[in-house]
Amino acid sequence: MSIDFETELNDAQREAVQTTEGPVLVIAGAGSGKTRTIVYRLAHLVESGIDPAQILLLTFTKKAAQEMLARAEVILGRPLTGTSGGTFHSFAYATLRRNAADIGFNNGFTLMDRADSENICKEVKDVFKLGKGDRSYPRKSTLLDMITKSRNKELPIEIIMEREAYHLSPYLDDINEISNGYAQFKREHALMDYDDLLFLLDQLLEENAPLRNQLQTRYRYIMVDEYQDTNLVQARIVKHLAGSKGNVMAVGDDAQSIYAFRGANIANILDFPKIFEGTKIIRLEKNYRSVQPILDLTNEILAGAATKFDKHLYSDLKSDKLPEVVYPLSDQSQARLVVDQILTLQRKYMLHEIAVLFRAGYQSFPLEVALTRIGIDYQKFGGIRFHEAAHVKDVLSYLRLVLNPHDLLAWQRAMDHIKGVGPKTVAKIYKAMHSGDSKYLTTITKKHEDLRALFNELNTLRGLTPKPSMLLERIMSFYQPILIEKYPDDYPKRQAGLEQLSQIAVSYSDMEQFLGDLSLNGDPEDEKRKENSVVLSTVHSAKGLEWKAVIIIDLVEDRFPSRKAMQRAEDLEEERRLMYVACTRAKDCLKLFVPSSVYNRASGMSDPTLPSPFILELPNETFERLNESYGGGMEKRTRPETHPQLGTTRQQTHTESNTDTKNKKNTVKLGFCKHKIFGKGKIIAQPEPNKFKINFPGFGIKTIIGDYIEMI
DNA sequence: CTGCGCGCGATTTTT
DNA sequence: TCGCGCGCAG
Repeated sequence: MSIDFETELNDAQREAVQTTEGPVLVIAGAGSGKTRTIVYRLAHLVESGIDPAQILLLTFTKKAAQEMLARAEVILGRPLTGTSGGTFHSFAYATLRRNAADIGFNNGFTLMDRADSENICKEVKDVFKLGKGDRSYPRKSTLLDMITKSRNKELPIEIIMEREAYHLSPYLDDINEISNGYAQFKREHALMDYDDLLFLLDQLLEENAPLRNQLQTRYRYIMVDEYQDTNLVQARIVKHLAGSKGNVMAVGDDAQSIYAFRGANIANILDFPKIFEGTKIIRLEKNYRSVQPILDLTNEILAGAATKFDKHLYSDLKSDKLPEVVYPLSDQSQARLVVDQILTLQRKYMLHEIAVLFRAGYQSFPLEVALTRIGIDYQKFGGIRFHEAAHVKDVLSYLRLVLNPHDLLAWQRAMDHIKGVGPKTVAKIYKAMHSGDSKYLTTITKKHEDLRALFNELNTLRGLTPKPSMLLERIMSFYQPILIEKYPDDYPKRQAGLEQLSQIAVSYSDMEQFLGDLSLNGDPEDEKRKENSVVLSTVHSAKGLEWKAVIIIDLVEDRFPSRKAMQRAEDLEEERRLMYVACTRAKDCLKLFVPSSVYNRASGMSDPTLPSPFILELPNETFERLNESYGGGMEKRTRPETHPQLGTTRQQTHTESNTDTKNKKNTVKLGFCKHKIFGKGKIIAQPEPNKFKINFPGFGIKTIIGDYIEMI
């Protein structure tokens, strides 16, 4: 049975699928069948006789990789044995683990999560005696933010600070010092953070030519999804893996770049044809996801961008229903109205075909309460993660100690429940263990009975077969009394969580893999998409997914766009792309909620809001407006009124970020140019010495750095 | 040194 | 409202 590529794919998709040799860049608009293209390409490769083990698929989430592999297997009608698929981080983790000794980790290493990293920052700060008594000293999370941002963007901390945290400049020297101390601490304790995975893999591939060659031979076909969200080190890794004339396909959409805060570099996708000579560029422009009225609205969102990421998606899917903009009186009544909407939509769609999206995790709290009260099940993406829960970390700390006795953080956690033992004593014990000072250890274990019990338990664990499920079972009974003592209010719930952990452990035979997956994959509950529950998700976590009906809440100034993202013009641009990503998730039905007031934690009162600029910009004919009447119902405005405060508010709030209008004055230069990805275009402005605004037919107006264009 | 209580400040997004 | 960090008492 052969696959019918003729009828299943459009011309551009088919070209992407069948161009297997040499570098390929696929520019794929939202909903243009990007996943479909990757899936069919996988199938095509295997069908034409390629060994599935020679294929590497790098995606942004583990979920995306699994979904693509599974779909390819369905099309093929047989399993894809040996194909590597996953995130950059998980691929890096697996590769580094196999070659740990080559990068100076002779006894393996432990992967830390965010909380671990923050605690080390604090530890280093204390050891260096920095910021004692300074009330306004940066918090540990801020310290780590600066450090990790500097690494991801590969710029000195000073530059990062100049650009986005000018108020911290008095602490620059301190933060640099802490940054160095942090790096040293990790080395000394065989620890890695998320950034290390990428940088050490890059280093390993750079230095170890035999390994690099081996991997280049093994992965003859590489596909990278969401290429616009890769950062510099990820791009280098791809280059190393592909080699100079490798068969590598990058897929992405510049309009959906929403990870700049993590160092995502739009230049990667623009540079791709430069780095890989002879790159074939394929554009997917037809949208298969959303009905035309939704696309009309999302096109308007992009049209307002200063950089005009104007894709003008079109669709054959018709609908006579416009997207709705709903104005509830408050965020409380917003929650109630959203629940009403869900109940109505439920007549037409399954619950899991409906999603509520928001900018930040906490924004769904009122809705979660309302859903629970009425008995609608929901599944939340992008909140507190399962493995970050304190009791799970407690239990995992024992496992970590079995694996890596140098893991100071795990020691601190494991000894936390012992009365009379604090950080200082832990440090002493740790030091004694590693210098072989058994005398101190004997004294201290005599003093604390619980400590002796802990040491005995760990010794026993080390003697057992290192199978996650077996060790966990023992740990759970040891931990049981500690759990009850530590969390008297809700230990049954936590106990249930731990049992879930045991369940997951059963499918693992390898300890390091188990611990690594837990840190890299987030909530294992997320893996299974529950059948009968509404999806609540941050926009970031919703990326790449789609639903029949999408509701976006809290579309007000300071929430979406986030208040934190209003410092610089580029920040607002990223918020706009985020809004674009959110709206393009919807297939049939899109509802935008703009509460007139929101609860303010600081004052404990409701504050009036201003609608999000992204809502104010929308032309009236692209949506239908509904107000909450004071009786609590919904009121249709037959003649759409102009938005409140349109114009004045916008001018006040965004004058500085609106570089667009300012630059119109100096529109002087005209001419034509050529761009590797967008083709021929007309130059319409030069906002900065090395930046041009160019109108590309079919792509709209874009701002491009001079290096990427060729004058004609 | 540890454990507790008080007061202040903060609140994005993820691997 | 909550969590963090500091200061104080045992």
